[in-house]
Amino acid sequence: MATNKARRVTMSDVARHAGVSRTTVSFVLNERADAAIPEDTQARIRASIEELGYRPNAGARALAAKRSEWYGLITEIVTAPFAVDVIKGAQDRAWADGKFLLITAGDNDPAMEAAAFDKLLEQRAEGLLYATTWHRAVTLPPAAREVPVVLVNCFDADGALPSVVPDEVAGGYTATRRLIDAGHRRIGFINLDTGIPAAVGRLKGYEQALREAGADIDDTLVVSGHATADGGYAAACELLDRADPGHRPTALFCGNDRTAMGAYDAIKERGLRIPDDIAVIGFDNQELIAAYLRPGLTTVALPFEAMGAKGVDMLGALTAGQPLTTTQVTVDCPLIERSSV
Amino acid sequence: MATNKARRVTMSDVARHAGVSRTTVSFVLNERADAAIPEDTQARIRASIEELGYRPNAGARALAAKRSEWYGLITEIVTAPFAVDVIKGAQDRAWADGKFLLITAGDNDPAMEAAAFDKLLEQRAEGLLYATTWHRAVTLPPAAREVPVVLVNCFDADGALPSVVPDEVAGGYTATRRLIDAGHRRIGFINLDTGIPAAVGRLKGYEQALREAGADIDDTLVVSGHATADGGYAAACELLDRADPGHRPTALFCGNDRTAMGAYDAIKERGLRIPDDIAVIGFDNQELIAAYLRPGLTTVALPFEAMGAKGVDMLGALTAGQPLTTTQVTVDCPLIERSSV
DNA sequence: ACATCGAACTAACGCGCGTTACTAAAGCGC
DNA sequence: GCGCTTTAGTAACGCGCGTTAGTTCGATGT
Repeated sequence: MATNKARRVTMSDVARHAGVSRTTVSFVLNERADAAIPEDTQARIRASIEELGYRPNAGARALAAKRSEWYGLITEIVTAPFAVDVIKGAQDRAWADGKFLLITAGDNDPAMEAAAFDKLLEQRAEGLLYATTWHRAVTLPPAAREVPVVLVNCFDADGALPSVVPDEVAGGYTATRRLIDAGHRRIGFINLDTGIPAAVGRLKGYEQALREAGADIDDTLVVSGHATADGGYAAACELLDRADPGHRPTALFCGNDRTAMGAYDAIKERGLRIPDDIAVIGFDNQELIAAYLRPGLTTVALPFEAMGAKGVDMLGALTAGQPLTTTQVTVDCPLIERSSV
Repeated sequence: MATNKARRVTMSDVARHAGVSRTTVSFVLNERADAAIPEDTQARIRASIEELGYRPNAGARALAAKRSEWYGLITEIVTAPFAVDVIKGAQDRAWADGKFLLITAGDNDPAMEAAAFDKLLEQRAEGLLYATTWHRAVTLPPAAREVPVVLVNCFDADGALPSVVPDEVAGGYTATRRLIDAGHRRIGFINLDTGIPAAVGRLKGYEQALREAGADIDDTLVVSGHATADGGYAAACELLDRADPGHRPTALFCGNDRTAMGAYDAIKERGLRIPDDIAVIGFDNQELIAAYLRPGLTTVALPFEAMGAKGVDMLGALTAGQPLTTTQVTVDCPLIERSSV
C-alpha cells in the first residue's frame, strides 16, 4: 500500500463534487463578471470548496496567470531596528494589495546581495524594494535591471531608479523650530558624521529655522561627533563646558537619539535638569532609547514605516505600467513629543 | 506591433540554443547523477544558460516537483525587537537550506492570524513557524493542522505540537550565579509579572543558585513589578530604601533590561555607583538598552536567533518525515558580560 | 415553424518545469 | 556478424490553474 501523502484537493475535485466543469469553478473563484454564473451555481461551488477544504495553489495560479502576486524586499540586515519598520510598512501595504512580500537580507555582503537578487528573480517577484539602514547612495547589482525596483532610504548614484527617502532638511527644521518655539535661541547642534545626507540635510534645516527666527547662526554651536552614545557624551561635554555659563546653549539638538543618550549623561553629570535647565531634542525616534530615557526624549521620527508603504505603492504603479511622475519621493519626518523640551 | 512584454527565457530556449532537448537541460540543472550527461554537453548547456541569462522559474519548479521550497513564519508583530531576531535566525538557516522564508504578521488579531495561515497554506509552504514576542502558551487556528508546525518562544496548551523555548530556569540560575561569583550574597530580584513562564522559571533558577551557594533565601528580597522602566524604578526604590543600609541588597537581578533601566535611575539618584556600590544584572539583552546604558548592562540574552534557527531545523526534520525525539526543545540563555557587575 | 440570441456552461490549450519510459547509437565479447 | 550492455540522450505526460473559443439549450421575435 503506497503512502500517498494526502494529496491536496484541487480545483478538479471541487468541480467534480459540485457537478460542474473546472472552468466554471475557476470563473467563480476569480469572480469573472463576463461569464455569468447564476447565484445558485456559485453557492453550490462555494459549498463544495468549503466542504472539501479547498485552497487554491498560489504557485500554479501564478504560473498560469503569468503574474506572481509577490514583491521582494532586500535589506542590509533584517534585524536592524529600522529595517524592521520598513518591513512592517511594506508588509502591511503589500498585504492590503493582496501581494506577498519575500524578505531577504544582503548582510552587507555584495555576494549575498547578488544572491538575494537572483533568488527573488527566480521566484518571479513582480518588483523589488531595496532598503538601507541609513540614508545614502547605493549601486545595485546588474540583476536589478530585470524587474521594477524602488529604493527605500537610499538612492542610486546616477539617479535613474525611483527612490523614497526621508526629508532630512524638513526634519532638521522641525526639530530646531520646536526648540525655538519653546523660547530657545542658543541651540547647540551635535551633528552626525559630516558628508552623509542626514548630516547635510539636518544642518541645512537647522540653519534655515534659526535664520527664519532671526537668531544668528553661531558656528561654534555646531559640533560633529560620532553617532554613538559616547560621541554624544563627548560632544555635549564640549558644548556645555565651553565659554562662560551665560553663553552656554540652552538647548541641544542631537543628530540622533544615541548621541542624545550620551548628552543626557553629560547634562545630568553637571547637575543640570532636563528640560528645565537645558532642553534636548533627538532624531530617529528609536523607541527603545527615546521612550525609556528619563525624561522621555522628544525627537523627530524617521518615517521608515511610511517609506516602506510608499515604496510598495510606487512598485504597484510601476508594475501596472504607470509612469512615475517623480523619481525621488521624500517623506516627512514627524515630531514626537515627550518630555525633554 | 504587439508589445510582447519581454517574455522571459525558458528552459526550452536554453535547450534550443544548446542543441539538446529540454529534458537534458533539466537533468543538468538538477545534477541528476543517474542520467550521465558528458562534461562537454553540460558545459555547452551552462554556456547557453549564461548567455541567455536564463533563470529557473521557482514557481513552475515547485508545481512540477510538488515541493515548494519555502517555509512560512508567523509572528505577532514583525517589528517587535525580538521577532526580528527570530526572523534573522530562521532566515539564515532557511537560506542555508535553500529554502525561502515567507514572513507574515498576525498583528495580535485572531482574524489576521487566521488569514496569515490561509495565505501561507495557499503558497503551499512546506512547514510553518509560529513565533511569539514573549514566552507563553498559545492555541493555533485549525488551519495549522494541515501542515507541519513548530512553535517558537511559545508552546501549545495541550503540548501536542513541537516547540522551542528559552531555558528560563537555567537563565535565572546563570544571572544569579554570576552575582554570587562576584561575591554577592544579598541579591535583590525584581521579578516580572507573576505567573508567566519567564517569571516562574527565572525565580526558580534564582533560588536554585542561592541554595547551591548556601545563601539563605530571603523572600523580602524578591519584589514583582511591571516589566517597564518605571516599574523597575519603583521596585528598585523599594529594595534600596528598605530597612537599614547594612541590610540592603548589594546586587540586583532585574527580570528584564527595561526594569534594569529604571533601576539604574533609582541607584544613580541615591548617589550609588554601579557596580562598585551595587551590581546590576538584567535579562533579555535588548541591545539598544543594555549596550547604551552607562555603564553597559551585564545581562542574560534570550536566544531568539538560536530559537529561530532551531525551529527551522525541526521543520526540516518534520517535512523530511523524520520523527522528532522531543516535542519541547529548550535553548540556553547565554550570559552577556558588560560592566554592571 | 424557423432563425436568432443570450444564458450557462465546457473542451482544450498552454504556463515552465520534473520525471518516467523509451530509443538510437556505440562499444564489446565471442 | 550477432546479441548484449552502456552511453547519451529524447518524447510525452502531468503538476494545478487561467483563458479562449466554442457548444448546448431554452426563450424570444415574426
